[in-house]
Amino acid sequence: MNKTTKPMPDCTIFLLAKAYQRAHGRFKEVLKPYGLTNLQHLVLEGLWYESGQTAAELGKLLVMDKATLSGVLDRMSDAGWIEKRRDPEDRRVVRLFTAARADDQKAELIELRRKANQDLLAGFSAEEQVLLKRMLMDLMELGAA
Amino acid sequence: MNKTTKPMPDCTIFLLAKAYQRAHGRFKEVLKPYGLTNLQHLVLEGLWYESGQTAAELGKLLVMDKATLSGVLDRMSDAGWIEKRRDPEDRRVVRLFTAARADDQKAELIELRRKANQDLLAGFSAEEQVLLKRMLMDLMELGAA
DNA sequence: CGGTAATGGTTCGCATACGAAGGGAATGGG
DNA sequence: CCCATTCCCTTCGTATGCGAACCATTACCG
Repeated sequence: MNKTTKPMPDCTIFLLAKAYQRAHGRFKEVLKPYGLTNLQHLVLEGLWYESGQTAAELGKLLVMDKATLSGVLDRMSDAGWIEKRRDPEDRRVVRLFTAARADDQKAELIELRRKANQDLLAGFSAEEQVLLKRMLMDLMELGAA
Repeated sequence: MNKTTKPMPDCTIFLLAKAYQRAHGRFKEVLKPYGLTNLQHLVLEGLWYESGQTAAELGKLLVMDKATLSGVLDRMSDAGWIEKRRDPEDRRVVRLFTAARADDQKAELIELRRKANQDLLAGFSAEEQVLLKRMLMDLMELGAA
């Protein structure tokens, strides 16, 4: 197991992409038996955090383009995870609610993410974990508002 | 500067995704005038690192699925960035070479990534930069080999 | 009040991503 | 020497991800 092909060592963008891909891929496997994708799971957590959000609000919370969210919400609605209801006050707005299928497994699903994060960070000291989170938050807010 | 909508604070997977998305998005803008995508730029750097690689070798170097690479390489070949040549020794193999269009801008393109990484990490101390890279490498190698 | 701007969603197009299946070519065992 | 296996790549299907164009609705402004 020599390192004959050192993978683009000094490119942080590359490292970020691959670290993300690995974490994402691992959680994806965890979620597969539940029939949820990572993003769909994130949507549920967002709605448990605050129910009845509009698609725009949820998109802001999850830092996600509304165009991307639109398709995700459709699939989740079709699969019975969430409900989309037009707001009678403002008929442009769609308000989002978790459905029974999701609420029934709420505790289990939330535990999944907690566990996945714990596993991900298991190799780091508490100080490193805090620092990593801070640095990632700094990176993700670069140039944001 | 209120934090009315704290975005899923304790999920490192989420932070990783968003940090990656932002870094990726910024570099994407930088590359747009050149008509290259991030992955395409990465392919060029991989081939400058070692010319004549097979698609499988390049995929390993870039930690990328060959299925994804296949389409990317097609588009880059069509656009004149690279050349695909069947290996006469083993006709299953496609060997990849940069084309003139890429080599003519090699120095400039490499400088782009150097600059993007520097900008990305500008807010961190040297120690933090080293630590961040180490942690990202640890994360990306979790469960690998 | 009417025209215009702004807002919320959807749709489309393109580019990743990756699992899975498939086709063509080389290799090894019998 | 042939077949099974293996290897490399492509194709297909699904799911992001986001810019841009669009519709519907609401807000604003004179």
